[in-house]
Amino acid sequence: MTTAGTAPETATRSGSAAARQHSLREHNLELVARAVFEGAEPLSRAGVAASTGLARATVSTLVDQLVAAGLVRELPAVTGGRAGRPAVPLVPARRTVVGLGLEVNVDYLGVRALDLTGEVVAERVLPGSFHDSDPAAVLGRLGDLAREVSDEVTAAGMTVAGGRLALPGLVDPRAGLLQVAPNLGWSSLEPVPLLGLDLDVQVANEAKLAALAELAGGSDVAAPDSFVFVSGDVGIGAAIVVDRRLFLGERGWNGEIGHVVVDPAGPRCSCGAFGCLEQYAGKEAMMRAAGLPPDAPLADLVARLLAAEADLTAGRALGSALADFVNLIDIGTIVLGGAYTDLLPWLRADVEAALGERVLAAPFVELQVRAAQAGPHAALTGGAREVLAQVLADPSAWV
Amino acid sequence: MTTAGTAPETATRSGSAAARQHSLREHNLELVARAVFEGAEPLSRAGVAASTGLARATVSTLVDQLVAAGLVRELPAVTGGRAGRPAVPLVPARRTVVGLGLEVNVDYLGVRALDLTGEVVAERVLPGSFHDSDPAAVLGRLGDLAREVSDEVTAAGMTVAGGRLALPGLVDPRAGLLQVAPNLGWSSLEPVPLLGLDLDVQVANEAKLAALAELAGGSDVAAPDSFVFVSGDVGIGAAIVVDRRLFLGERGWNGEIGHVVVDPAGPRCSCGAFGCLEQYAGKEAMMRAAGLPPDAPLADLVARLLAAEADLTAGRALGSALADFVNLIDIGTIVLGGAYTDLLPWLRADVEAALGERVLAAPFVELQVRAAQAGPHAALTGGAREVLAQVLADPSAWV
DNA sequence: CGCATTAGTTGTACGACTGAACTATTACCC
DNA sequence: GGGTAATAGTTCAGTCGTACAACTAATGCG
Repeated sequence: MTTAGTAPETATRSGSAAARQHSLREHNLELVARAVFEGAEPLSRAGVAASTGLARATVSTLVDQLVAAGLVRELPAVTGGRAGRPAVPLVPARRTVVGLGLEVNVDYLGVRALDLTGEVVAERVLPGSFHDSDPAAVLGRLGDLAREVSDEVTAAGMTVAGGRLALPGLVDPRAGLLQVAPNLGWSSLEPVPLLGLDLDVQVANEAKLAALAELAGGSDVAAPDSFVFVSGDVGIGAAIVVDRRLFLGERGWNGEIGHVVVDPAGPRCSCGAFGCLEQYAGKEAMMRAAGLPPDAPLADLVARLLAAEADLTAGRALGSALADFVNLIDIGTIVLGGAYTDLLPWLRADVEAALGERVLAAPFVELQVRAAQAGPHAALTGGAREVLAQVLADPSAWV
Repeated sequence: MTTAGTAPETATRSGSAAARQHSLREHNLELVARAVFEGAEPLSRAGVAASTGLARATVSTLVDQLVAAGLVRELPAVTGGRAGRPAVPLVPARRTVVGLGLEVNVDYLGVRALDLTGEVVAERVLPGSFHDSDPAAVLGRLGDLAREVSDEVTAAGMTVAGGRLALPGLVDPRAGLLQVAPNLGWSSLEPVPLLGLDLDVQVANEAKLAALAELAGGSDVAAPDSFVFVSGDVGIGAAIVVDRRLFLGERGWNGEIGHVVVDPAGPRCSCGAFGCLEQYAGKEAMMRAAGLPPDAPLADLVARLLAAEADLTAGRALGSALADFVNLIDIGTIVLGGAYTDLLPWLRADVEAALGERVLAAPFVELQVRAAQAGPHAALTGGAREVLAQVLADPSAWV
């Protein structure tokens, strides 16, 4: 899922490749790039040297390369209150390189282009209903949208570094294969060629990319470095982020929390098993429990809850499944996305109670449950960010 | 837990430290060491060069350093059927450097010394009953055992690289702290100073180290690179190994599968929650279900099962919990250790059935359930191996 | 206006890997 | 038995990237 686990890593980091002088340069180039991109305040060359531990002379050479490649921009020297030569602040370059996030989901198609500053440079979102749709037609339409976006940014002088296609299903990114996407009714196909794009596009799972979007953080709250992201919709998917990187398991098919046992005596699930979380905390189950049609819009449920015309009991089941999750992987921060973001006020108490009761390490750890910050169509942002992260991880390719 | 996640890594691998020429050397030294240690057949210098991608000249310098440091030994040149100068096979040095595994468990204390070939060089195991014991007294005794072992190997000319202390509980290896070990009745203490050893010893969780012992593989079956190791005893612990490395979560407190929900309407667990796996597949629960006293030896249960005087129903619960595990983390191989190793014949059918029914990716993946291979007191072996792995990861410290 | 201070650049030194040439040792074939 | 091809290992000059120190640039302060 996504290439975080499969991308060709810098030789110095892979642990299994010969390191030559060149790898050194690549490694340090990435180091400098990260310092510039991830620092809270713009750093000067001297600041980068101090924060990375590299010599000032080395940093200068590296920064010059990044500037020449158009990845980093120099701001006017700032003559702060201090004595000494004014520092030249370094910031991510605006509108030079963009990453493309693409997504097919049940109710919309979308393409989003982000530049290195994280700004949305161009976007197309096309609402629709793609339940049991024709892959070739839908992906063709998405390809058209992507071409529009790509042309637009190219015309403005930017370079498209690549794309990520987010899909709601089991995806094998290495082979570029979609195994199955139940809610689209798609299975066993290679989606990328159907886009008809002349661009490096990789497939990935939607929840995983949405989780990556969270790493940007909200306006008020900083993003945690490690968290479990749970995206509740018709299905319930999750992603595990540890130290700002996706943990994907063997194939990237982890986080299937929707099919964790809540009660073996519970109702039968579409997967064939009994008492899966999805039957308690999936969107359709929540709608039915509130006396609404299963495909009613989320706003209707929120309205009924606000008016106290319905109760949300899904929190207990969700809390139980999340407690299992925390017991099994030991990640203390849980970010609720998808429909859960808006429903959090009615879920929080039950979820936190279940976590407190069932998580063995609860007495020693502060468990946090928070709402997703990334906004609508998070997978688009996450996909674009992942492309850009790859640019950052190997700036030498752009130098 | 253990230092796999916390040890100071080579600068070239940490991803966040400046890489200098020296880091290059360290990285390649490790690369060469791994090639020698992990290769199926002894490699020559030229073979190492081919398998690592380094130049022959470079490999020669590096191998010479490893030989000088006593980590690698040259076998007599072998004049195989081929033309050309005969190759000098390189193998791990015997009896030069050892790692120490230490363990306190409910029913024994132990110390084991392994050399780089994986051979047990010295060992002391002291059966006993350490339920609700005095930490200072027990750890003092263990320290005495360790000193005996250490003196023995030192007298034979070997160097002790360090030790790992395995404990059955929540451990914070960074702080060297044991939070709580329910079955020992210990909590909130620093175990290492109580050993009274003049040696670098780090604490770790018992199940995690036992999992590492599996990496050595059995005589017949090769060890998988990624697996979930489940150790069933009074408590049930698990460890996650991905690409031959432990995945520890945020604090190393993952794998608490014993407290995953099997049935919310089930019996109350010692942890306070209801229907935890431990109440179905913990040793005491299995004994009771077979009409035996909860502290009866495992052999009694096996005898009754062999005689068909009892049924083992724990497999269904275990399978349900394991299905959750696989759905959440996507690791396809499950290794059953502890009491489960001997009980596997009576567990397998139920476990596999549950996995097949409940794991969403089951149609696309071959899920494997196998018995642990590491033999008794696996955590001792795993601890010693981890110390040696650290030697391997940074041979420059020994050069 | 000069000094202290900080940022950034230049140049030399050093360490590590590479590639090619060289030596060492064997098998094979005539 | 000797020549040739083949393979292993070593030597040495070349290249590249970083460090360190000295230098220049630009500012604040007294």
